[in-house]
Amino acid sequence: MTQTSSPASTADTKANTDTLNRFIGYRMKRAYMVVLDDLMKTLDRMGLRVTTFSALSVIVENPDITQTQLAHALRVERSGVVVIIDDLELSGLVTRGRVDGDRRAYALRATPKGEAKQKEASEAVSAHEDRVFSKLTPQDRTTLSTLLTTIERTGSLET
Amino acid sequence: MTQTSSPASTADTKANTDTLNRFIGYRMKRAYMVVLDDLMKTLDRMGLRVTTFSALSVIVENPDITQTQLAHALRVERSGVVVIIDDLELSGLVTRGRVDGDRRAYALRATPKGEAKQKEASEAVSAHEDRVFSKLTPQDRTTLSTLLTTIERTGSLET
DNA sequence: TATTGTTATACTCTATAACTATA
DNA sequence: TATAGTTATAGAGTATAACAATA
Repeated sequence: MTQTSSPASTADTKANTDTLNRFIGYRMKRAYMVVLDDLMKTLDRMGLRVTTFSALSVIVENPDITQTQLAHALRVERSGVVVIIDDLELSGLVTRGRVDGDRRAYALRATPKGEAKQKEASEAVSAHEDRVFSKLTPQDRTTLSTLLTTIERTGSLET
Repeated sequence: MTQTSSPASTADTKANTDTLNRFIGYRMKRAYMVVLDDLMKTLDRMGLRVTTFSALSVIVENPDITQTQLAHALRVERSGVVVIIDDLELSGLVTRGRVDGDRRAYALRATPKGEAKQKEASEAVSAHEDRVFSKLTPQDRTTLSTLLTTIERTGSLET
């Protein structure tokens, strides 16, 4: 018996996604994708990507951090950091300085231009968050932050 | 003047990420990654990936849905659906049936094996969510769901 | 002409492993 | 021996564009 069907069952109707929507993880993905999409557009306007903005921010906050330390902070492999710093260095936003007493490592530091760019980008990202979270009250945002932190911490407890 | 530095400033200390942590989007990513990591492990045990599980679930819920409709529901391109359905069809979980009156389209349907697999996987995913959200009360989960839905809807209002 | 599914292609992100130079 | 950074490579995941069959 060959499977055939009337297209009427789904052709003019939107598909149900109730099953998936019951999963909080699915809701997290959908919401995160909306935020990420707008964030990428925001950063693209200033010549940054999510990874370079994140790295630049951590470097500004932690002058002379090494690439390995940065890899830990960003939770990526060291090899991934190389590409990110290559980008930031080429853009003149970050320098690879030498570390006293260890010629293997680099001391990453933001240039004045890098600090200015980070500040500017940070303000743009704040504006972006005001946009995408505009329907959330300050109370809502605090609640959301707390819940997300709890989830992240639960994950780090795994065996 | 050559840049040098004492490694003492960061060598034995964990990097500060306060700047990034102030952004809710960053918290969303971190929490989502924790959830996604456990979800992928969970689905891998039953031979599924996130995309195939999602597609299978939508097909079970919407018998005879076409690939284009599925692409809309999953928010991916049609070309991406081809690969997903190839996988599910090869695994004997989904069939590409013919549509009456339109020989271009396929009517996707889960096989009995596919329905069983979806049910089994769905239970595994529920167990996974009970794990990763174990520190959240039922009230917390409802709150989180509502906030995430609000964010997603805000995104769809963009011009 | 428009649409469905398909293919080829490319791009991003990230991980793994092997290498070098230092420690 | 171990570590910091590097390189090459590969694997997901996804998007774009062009195509054949059909509408």
